[in-house]
Amino acid sequence: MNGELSERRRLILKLVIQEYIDGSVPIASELLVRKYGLAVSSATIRNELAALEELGYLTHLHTSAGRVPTDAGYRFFVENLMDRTALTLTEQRMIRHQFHQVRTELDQWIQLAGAVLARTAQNASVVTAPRAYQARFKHLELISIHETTVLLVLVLHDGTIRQQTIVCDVVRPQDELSRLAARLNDRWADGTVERIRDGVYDRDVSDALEAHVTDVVIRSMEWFEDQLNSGIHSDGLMEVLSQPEFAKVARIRQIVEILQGGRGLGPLIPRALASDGVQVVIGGEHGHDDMREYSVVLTRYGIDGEVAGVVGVIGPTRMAYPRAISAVRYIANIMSDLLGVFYNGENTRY
Amino acid sequence: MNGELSERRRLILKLVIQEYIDGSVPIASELLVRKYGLAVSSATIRNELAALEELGYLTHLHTSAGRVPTDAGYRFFVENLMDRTALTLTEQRMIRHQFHQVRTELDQWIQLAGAVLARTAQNASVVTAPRAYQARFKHLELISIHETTVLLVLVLHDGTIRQQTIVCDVVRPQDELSRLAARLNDRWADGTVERIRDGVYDRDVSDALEAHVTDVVIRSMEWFEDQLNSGIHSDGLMEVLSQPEFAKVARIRQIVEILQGGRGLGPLIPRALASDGVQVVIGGEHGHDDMREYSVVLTRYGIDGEVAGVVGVIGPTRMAYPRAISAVRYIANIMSDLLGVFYNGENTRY
DNA sequence: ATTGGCACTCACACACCGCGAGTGCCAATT
DNA sequence: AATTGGCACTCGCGGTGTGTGAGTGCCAAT
Repeated sequence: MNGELSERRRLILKLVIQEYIDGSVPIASELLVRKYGLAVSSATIRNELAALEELGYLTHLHTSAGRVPTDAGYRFFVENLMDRTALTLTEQRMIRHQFHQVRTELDQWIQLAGAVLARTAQNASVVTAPRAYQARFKHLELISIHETTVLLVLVLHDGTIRQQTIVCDVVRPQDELSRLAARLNDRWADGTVERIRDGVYDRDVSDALEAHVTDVVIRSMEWFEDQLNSGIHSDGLMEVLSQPEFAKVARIRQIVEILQGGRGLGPLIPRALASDGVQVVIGGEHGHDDMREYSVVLTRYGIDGEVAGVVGVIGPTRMAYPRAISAVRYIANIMSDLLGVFYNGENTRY
Repeated sequence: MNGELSERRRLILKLVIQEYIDGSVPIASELLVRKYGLAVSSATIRNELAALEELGYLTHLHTSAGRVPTDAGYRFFVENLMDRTALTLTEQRMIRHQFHQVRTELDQWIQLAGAVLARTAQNASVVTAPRAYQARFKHLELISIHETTVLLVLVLHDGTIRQQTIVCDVVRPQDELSRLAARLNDRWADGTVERIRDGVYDRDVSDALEAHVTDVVIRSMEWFEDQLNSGIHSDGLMEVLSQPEFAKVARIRQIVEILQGGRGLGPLIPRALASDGVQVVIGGEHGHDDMREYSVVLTRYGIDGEVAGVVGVIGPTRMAYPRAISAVRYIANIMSDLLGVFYNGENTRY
């Protein structure tokens, strides 16, 4: 909670946590002395460990077991002790390369981001698609599929695409559909759902199809705005299951439930969208009870005031925080840059 | 393998398999007599069980354990013994209702089919999107996003949509883009990728953007045809994990790997696409070694000669085959009917 | 403040039973 | 020839016991 620990205690706490993170085995005083050649004896370390335990940063399961970090310990580590490492240049290059290859295909970014994050952080990843804060109409197309069946393709200005089929009462030739589409495109250009719904643009809704299309477009756009925090993609189930905490079935079922159902994860997304920088939620700090044994590293990406999404990593509280944080930050930057091209025509750094 | 079993043996085999399917506990001779009030003693049953074991339909793990079906046993059951039940009318109604609600949203069918199948069959489900055997061009749209950035939306005649961003060398006003799109739509109407690639339609590729768009469209369509048997969606991991076989972690990792990676599942898709009726693959019958302990119930859906996809259920070999088969068949019919509307304007039965 | 020494505590692995469910087989019965 | 009761035998499973070793906590000495 405070930074008032002696230098030695800080060092010991840091070492315990680092060791525990990579070995997942309770840490003994003896091991610290041997492995790091500390200039004091294990008895001294034991005293310090007892003090750190008293302060709430460590625990042990039973008297004769090594020390294990508490949530507060991880928190202190993340805030004050952690070495802020970056990904290696080789890793960065490989990641950039992969994104470069799919740079023109909007919907593959999300999938790639998830895959890369999971592999890099050795945990599960969570990604939401970039979404505008507000739906704005960009374009629609009406395509005659078969006699009275029409395919409506709606493009919103953040690149989201929705397709719907419409069945007309009478057969409409394609050129009539195209004329209608052109008229509506013109009329609704950059319109918000409110303006379209409130009939700001309406002059002649004489035509039945036009009324129907208007209706479908409004419903689609409303649905879009409702769904802001849903549509959580996750990946890397296999990676996270390779962590030793998932040696018992009960634990596996927990994480599967969290990842598939999005339960417990849901409330974190809006928080991440609303904040700057990388958010780290450790254990049950803010969340659900189901999340007590998991940590989440999340950050927003996107273009300020225009469009945003979230990328993150989820895993057991014993997580390689430095690496997860770097990975999340790096991927978020790449996604933001790619979006920049799409949105503002900015040149990308890659 | 043959139908030459005596009536009594058939009955006993059927009872053993049914009991084992719903209890997942090895079946004892005594239990059969008691539970079904058979007119013979358990010793007689034991003789019959020994005979069925000799024939390869049953095994037991060790001397003093009850009987368990072999793959051949399940096969015989599916072919000859199974009661062909349908879903209850209530279930059918509920399922139809759910599909009715998303009937206009092509891409939600797949998700819904997966969810419904998983819940109904209490196992994992596998669904591929409906795909044309051959990509045929339907429509494209060029939408100016920002200065030199253009969004290309490509619609194929099976309703597949692909979006790509294109960066032009010079700024193109929207109406120029629309004119180009109209020209290309006209030129390529219903064209196959071969015809487009081989330049059957080309007269003036003078324009750089036009050349670029042509290129992107061709690559998209080729990619589409390559990907015929990929894009396997799966759902119901939680359902399948609730089956008792997944009491050990190793087993869970297996099924996760199969579902996420699609390994072992891949080869079954083309087979299902090529055959009529519901395919049942039991254990390692045809597949991968990884699949030895799993069964797959698959069937094709779609419109003959036009468009097709696959829906199915995957779970441990101890699967409620009658129910899985009915569910798969029912969902496939619904999907086919929905596609019928889209494709041929047929009126749906629902 | 630090340290060596030492008693004390647990989790874990391993072996050992005893029980009970279930089979396999045989001789007797119909 | 088919069926059956009887019985020995097998084996998995849950419970108990125990030894071992890693690690702590504390104290008296430095």
